[in-house]
This record gives sequence, structure tokens and C-alpha cells, in this order.
Amino acid sequence: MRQSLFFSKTRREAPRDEVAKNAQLLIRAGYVHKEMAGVYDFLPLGLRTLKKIENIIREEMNAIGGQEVLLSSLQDPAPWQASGRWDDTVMDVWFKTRLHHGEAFHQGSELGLANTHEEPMVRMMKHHIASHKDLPQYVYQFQTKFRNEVRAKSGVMRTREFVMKDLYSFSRDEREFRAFYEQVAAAYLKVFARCGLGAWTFRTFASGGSFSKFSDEFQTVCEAGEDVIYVDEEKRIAVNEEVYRDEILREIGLEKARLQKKKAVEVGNIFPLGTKYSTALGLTYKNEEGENVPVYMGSYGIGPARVMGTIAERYADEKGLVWPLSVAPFALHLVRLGEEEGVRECADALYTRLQKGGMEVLYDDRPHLHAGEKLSDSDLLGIPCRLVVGNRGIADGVVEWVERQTGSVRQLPIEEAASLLLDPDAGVMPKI
RNA sequence: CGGGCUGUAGCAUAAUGGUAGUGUGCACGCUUCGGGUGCGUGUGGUCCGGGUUCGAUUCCCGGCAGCCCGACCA
Repeated sequence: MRQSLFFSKTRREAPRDEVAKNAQLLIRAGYVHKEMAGVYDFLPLGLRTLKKIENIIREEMNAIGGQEVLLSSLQDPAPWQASGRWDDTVMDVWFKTRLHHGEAFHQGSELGLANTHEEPMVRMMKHHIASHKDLPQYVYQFQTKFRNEVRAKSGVMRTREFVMKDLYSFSRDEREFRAFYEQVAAAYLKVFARCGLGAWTFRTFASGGSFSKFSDEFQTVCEAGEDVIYVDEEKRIAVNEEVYRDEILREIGLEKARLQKKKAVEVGNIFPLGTKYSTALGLTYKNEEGENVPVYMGSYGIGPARVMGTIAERYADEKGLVWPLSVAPFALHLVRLGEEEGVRECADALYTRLQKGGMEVLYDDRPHLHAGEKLSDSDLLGIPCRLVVGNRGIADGVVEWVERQTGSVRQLPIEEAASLLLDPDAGVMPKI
């Protein structure tokens, strides 16, 4: 992509109404636009990163047998009434609206805007599960959730509208469920590791909310987090403050003395649902004896935008964003300094070759901008690798390769630069 | 939902009961050209409603919006 044609621009100053580092940087760098409190638009850069994260999640969900679906955002109250969760006093984050009813708009049937999907998912599955031969099933989606939070905050970390990956498991019994639950837990750790959060992310014992007695959260240690957890670094597990009690520590085999108190972001959460919703909504199957048995369920969520915000928080430095290669909007930022014919030709040629070689390149071909401005912009954008083409290097027959995170600089011979960058074994580009 | 704070140009800020200033951005010209070059010209603004007042962006009341702390968080 040529930056001269790219529509989002950087800005020098953060808007006054953002305090969270993730939002300040994402807005300054042109990744997102704030629509209103707790509601953000994704611009090309932000969308690219969001989609990278989604794809990592998608691959890991597919790898454990997940099948992608897309349920609707408009929801029929009926299944929610059956489970008792339509009531605003039971679930207080509902956005509700009504079907149009001619002139008398307000008399139309009530509808909900999805804040989660257990009930419609269960009702839908009733049409597809009848026998033990139909189980297990694992379905997931990336779907917009609307939650009328009393207080949106922390930039993209807690918003009123966001895309969530939610996976639902349908198993014959607890044993079959539990085996899959552990597979998901392992897949989640892979997701966060691939997103660059592995070192700071812990499977965390937590309360089960309205679903079940306990659940497992995936918490990334981060100062911007809203949660407090106690981490056992060696065992790589943690316990949420909300269930930090002696008998629970004993139950999960953690020693108080080895635990460190940390602030953390909940980047994922997995719940055993048991037969709560299958019973309420009548999702049963016939076992081999011909008896009707409620399906045993679990639900599993990750918010890609929250993951993105957490990566921004953890990796950013005083100059701007820094993305791990796996989630970066572009792999390489090709920065041209100068307008001389030789510089232009060299940079254009490199851009063409790298593009053809399949590399995602953002090419700063903007004319007549000062070096400082281009380099500052490049720092702010946080693309992990930078190739600088300028007069200085061309005179010596080299271009500069810079790693954003460490600032390390290497000279690459002009003729070989493209092939070195495109060759994963050359050891120039970092491994994903 | 309780408490606190804030609304001035695209963005960031200053000031003021009497014609609203600066930086930045944007446009144009010259200059400069490897870490936001310098100069000039232009562009553009007091959240909404009511009250007090000769006069309100400023003071008062209400609304709306935003941020922070707490509570809440399927």
C-alpha cells in the first residue's frame, strides 16, 4: 500500500477525552476513530490488526474442531424468556428495540440486540441435535455484541459494542465436555502466545458468574487491567481476587507464599454451562438406550479488540505503538527519504519486488515530507520492521533495516535487500 | 447507579461581563531536505435551552455530551 494513497493520517496530539494509552495511541496513529463513549470505528490499519487477531483465533478454533457460523444480532425474546434472562433485572446490559408496527411503532414486538448468544444458539441447535450420533458439536462465531455498560472505559478495552469470538460446545456428558474444555484452554494459550501475549497470560481460576460455580479466565498481566489476580509464575496459573480464599487455593493446589498480586486484563473466559440452558430450552438428545438426555454445554469467549488493546498497552513505548509481527497491520514499513531520482527508483523497485514476493508492505512514498516527520510517523505506527531508503545509504549501496521494538539497525546491500527480506531463512525478517 | 471534574476552530490549548488569542492541522508561495526546517499569506471557534444583565463564551439553573474514582460486569 502506498502511504500517499492511504486514507488515515497520524496526528500529533491525543484527544483530550482519552486517557487510556491504548486509545490515545490507536487514535493518534489512525487505527481507530471514536464514535462516542465506548464505541469505536476501525480504520484500515486497525481493521488489519483486528483481522490478524481474528484469524489467529479462527485457526486455533478450527484446529480443535470448531465450525464457524454467524448468528443474528437481532434476537427474539422467546428463548431468553425461557431461560429467565430477558428480564432487565436479571441481565442489565440489554439494548432492546421493537419491531415496526405501522403508525403505532411502540406497540410492535420487542426485540433484543445481542449481548451474548447462548439462548439463540441453543434454540437453533435444537433443530440439528436429536441423537447421540449428532454429538459432540463445536460451533463458534465472530459476532457483534451490544452491552449497555453503565460505564465504558479504558479505550477499546471495555466498549458498548464489540465483536466477540464465542464458541459453544455441545457434548453428551460431563466427561466428554471436560476433555473438550481442556482442549479449548490449551488452544486459548496458543492464541495468546501467537498474539505476543504468552509471557504475561495466565489461566486464572475465577468465579462462574451467572453460568456456573467456577470458570477459567485468561488474564494478561497489564497495568491497564481492571482485574486483580494472584499469579504463580512457576506453575503458570493464577487465581482471581474474587475467589482468592484459603479453601480455594487449597482446592487448586496453590501456595499463598508463591503468589504475586498483579493487575490484569481478562482477554478470554471459558465457562462450563452444564445443562442449565439445554434444560431450560429443551435441548436434549436420545442416548443409546432411547432416553432423552439434556446436552452438556460450555461457552468460550475472546474479544479480539480487547486483545488488540492489551497488545497495544504491553508493547507500546514512548514513541508509539509496537506490534508483534503476527498481528501487525503490515509486516514492513518501507520509508523513502528524499526525492532524488535514484532514491525514488530504488524505493519503487523494492516496493514492487516485495509486494510481488507476497510481503505486506506499507510504502511511505509521500513526497516532500521531512525525514523527521516520516520517521516519527513510522515509530508511531509500530510496524515491526522498517526499511529506510535514502540518499545517504544509496551512496554506499545500502538500505537500512530497522527493528521497531529494539531500534537495532542493519545495512543491507541494495541488490540483495528484497531477496534477503523475502527469504525466511535469511534471518533478516523476524519469525512470526 | 453514587461521587468528582470538564465542554472555546479538525486537534491541542489561552483569556475575558464589552470586537476571542496562540500552537498544530489544512490551502498557497518562498526556503529547507536523514529525526516533526524557517518565513509569509489565507482558512477556521465559545455544546444546547432558559435566567440575571444595557450586554453572557464568561455568572446562575436545566439539559446533553465527555473523562476520572467507586459500585457493577453475561
